[in-house]
Amino acid sequence: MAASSHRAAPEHTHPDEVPVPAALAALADPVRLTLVRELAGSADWSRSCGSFDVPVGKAALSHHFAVLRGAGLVEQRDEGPKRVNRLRRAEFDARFPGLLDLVLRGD
Amino acid sequence: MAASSHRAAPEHTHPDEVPVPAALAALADPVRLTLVRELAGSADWSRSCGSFDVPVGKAALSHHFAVLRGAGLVEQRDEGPKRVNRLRRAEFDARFPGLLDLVLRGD
DNA sequence: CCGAGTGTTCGATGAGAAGCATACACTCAT
DNA sequence: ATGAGTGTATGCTTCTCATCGAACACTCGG
Repeated sequence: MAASSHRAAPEHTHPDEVPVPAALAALADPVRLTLVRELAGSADWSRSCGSFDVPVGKAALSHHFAVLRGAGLVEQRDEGPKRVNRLRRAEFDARFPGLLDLVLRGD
Repeated sequence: MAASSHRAAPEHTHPDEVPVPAALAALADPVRLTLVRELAGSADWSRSCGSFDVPVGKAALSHHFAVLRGAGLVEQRDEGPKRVNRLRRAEFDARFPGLLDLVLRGD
């Protein structure tokens, strides 16, 4: 059998459908900014949601990932009991050229 | 005499001192986005604060300009009874390369 | 000196976002 | 089957931010 998950697949939004203010708002939060940066420094699908060092409870963390998905920044896939992540670098870059580079280059 | 204004000069923040989240947050608001875009299409110092077509009262408008100043996006100067504006294109671009182009290119 | 025009400040209001704690759902190893 | 690990959903509190109305300050032309 193919790997069967009875869990609801997370809803994803393609960067092309993301309005400018939504993308900016998603990246304007310090916690989400940390997530994106940490994700950029890791291999695709190598990080589960709980593996990030951010000072919020897991409920808030789950919410932040939902926002990142909605902004077309992150793709998620269920892998066993964990939900692993990937930064949608190329796609997001095509829609918002330079934006990701800018926030990753940091301060 | 040199033009003397007894009015308090507006406080400006140079783009270099603006943190990434602040810049993004400033541009994430639709009203401010309109202001910046409209300002980009006008000559420097040609637009007074009240000359923008945004659906908010003047109190809110004044607040938005304060935010834009604080984000290093806009420079203001008093000219008679009016306060005229300039988009700090070059300076902001040096600090956040591509960001202004991105929000101006629109959707 | 007065009044029109322009912009800021203050106080209050309402909406939205972020946070937590709890309860729930799913997967996997034992 | 049971329990540990992981993430989501719900309900609630709190805080921030955008907005408005009204009052105030300044400039300039009559």
